[in-house]
Amino acid sequence: MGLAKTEMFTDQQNEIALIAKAFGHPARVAILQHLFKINTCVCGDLVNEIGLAQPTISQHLKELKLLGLIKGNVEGTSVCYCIDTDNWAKMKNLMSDFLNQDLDLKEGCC
Amino acid sequence: MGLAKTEMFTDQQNEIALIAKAFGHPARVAILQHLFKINTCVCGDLVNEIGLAQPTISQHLKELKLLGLIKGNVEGTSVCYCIDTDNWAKMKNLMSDFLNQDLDLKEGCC
DNA sequence: TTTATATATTGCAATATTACGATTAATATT
DNA sequence: AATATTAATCGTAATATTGCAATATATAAA
Repeated sequence: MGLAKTEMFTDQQNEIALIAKAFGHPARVAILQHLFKINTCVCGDLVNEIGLAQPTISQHLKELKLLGLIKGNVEGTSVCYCIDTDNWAKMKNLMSDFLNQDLDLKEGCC
Repeated sequence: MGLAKTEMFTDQQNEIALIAKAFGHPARVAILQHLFKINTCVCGDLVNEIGLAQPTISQHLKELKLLGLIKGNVEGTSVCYCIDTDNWAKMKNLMSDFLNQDLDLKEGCC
């Protein structure tokens, strides 16, 4: 049915899945990497930087913004985007707990 | 069109997206957490543990196996799954590089 | 006020994902 | 061999995602 049965999972599991889904498209990975790389607000270049149409980029930005991973400041006719470092740090805690589960494993079995 | 234009992104970006997509569903998050928790091979319980039908779990397991995150050993009529710790560690390196980009940031701008 | 520029929204087509019933395959048990 | 058990596969319906053309919105500049 294409619909995740979120009610049968914990909040933590659903939240991890939501974040991961945001990272689940190379365009959004590329957008985030570019925002980190230039280390200042990006006003506009993203459409040139990534090779997708303007509405497509706008949609990806919207998703990332909705999750709180990026911020957008209106600056004249353009909008300047940058990483929301506070929320990024919080997100990292959540993901790190999940990714570092292997550290608790004493012995493998197979 | 529902199709990611992978050719316009780097291998690294595409690989991060692929892994993230695997974590982008709470059932797969739950499956992995369970495998870590019990710390041995799971033979069968997964369908009872998670509340989804057997073919659905089987499909999720297939995806995780395809990515190399889990291994499955045939054991009689049942199949025993566990985390592939080597590949998990490799995957963590990839994801850590991505997640820890904020450590390189000197100053925020907004 | 008109025009230019930049971004967001809408609508839609193509493709992907999720879920599960029905079935199949493979091995164990009797 | 016949039957039971377990997991994989197939087929299909429902929903989600991706991408973009067309359009709308909002501000700046002339």
